[in-house]
Amino acid sequence: MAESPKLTRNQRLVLEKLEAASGPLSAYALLDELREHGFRAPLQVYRALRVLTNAGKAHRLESLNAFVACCGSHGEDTDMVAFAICDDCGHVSEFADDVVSDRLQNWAGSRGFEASTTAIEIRGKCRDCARVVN
Amino acid sequence: MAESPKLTRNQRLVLEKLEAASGPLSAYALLDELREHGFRAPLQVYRALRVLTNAGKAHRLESLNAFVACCGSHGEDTDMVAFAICDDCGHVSEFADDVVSDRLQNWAGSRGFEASTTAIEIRGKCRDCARVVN
DNA sequence: ATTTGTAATGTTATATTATAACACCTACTC
DNA sequence: GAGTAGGTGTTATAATATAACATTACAAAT
Repeated sequence: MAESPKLTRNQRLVLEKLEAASGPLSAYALLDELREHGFRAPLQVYRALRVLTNAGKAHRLESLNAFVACCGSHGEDTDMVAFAICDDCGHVSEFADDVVSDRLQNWAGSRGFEASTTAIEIRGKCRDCARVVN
Repeated sequence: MAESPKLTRNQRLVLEKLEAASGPLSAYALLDELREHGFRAPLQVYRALRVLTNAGKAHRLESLNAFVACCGSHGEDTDMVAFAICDDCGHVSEFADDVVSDRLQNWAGSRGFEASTTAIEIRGKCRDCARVVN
């Protein structure tokens, strides 16, 4: 079990919004949602997000410039997580894969590269949206 | 051999700058470099970049909001490419790995997810920078 | 050779995402 | 209590990206 140094008010509010959301939220979308709780500036959101992402409680989707709560359905120590992002409906699936993880670690290691974080993001259409003709 | 429908002037200029660069360039850095060639607005760069990235001649680094020329040292048809990005010196290594690629395709396929593009970006320190004490 | 379709261009304006800098506060340690 | 490490609130600004519109270039088809 990892320590969970309790969150400050701002961090907790941001995390709650992310958890309640059905998809990724941008920092500014979060800001708008949190105005009623006294948030007034982007930095309040960005600072909370920095803490949350460092703690692994939230993830940043680099290709979207948006954030999601961690789904938690993978090992606690897994810190290489992949995402499948539907370009139509915005739905995001989070998953971890040791083979992929090992393979990338390996490639990096063999070159003396010290990895700190890794982003893996698959863009496309989820099953439901792929069915639709458009 | 894939067709290579020749590039327009703007596209060629942008690609040349990317190829000449020692590291990733932002769209605005490209714009500044290309002002002497008549570029005046961000869109001129972004449009050229869209064509180049779609053609696989350049890549967008999502976690950096920047662009690099394709190194070309992987198979022509490989469209799942990974990057190791040094946070200290900015150096970027590009590589392709079929195991990783297959594994991700597989995960997606098993869920009916139709992948269109995938970003894999490892952030950290390259061998040279990892040696330094700081 | 003209028509037609597709994509690229140039331009202005604006939207979106992210950080710098500073003053103050809070909680904890020594 | 002094020191310190991180969090907060605020204003201002930087950096990244796209919308909308009029025009132009070019290749394929007739």
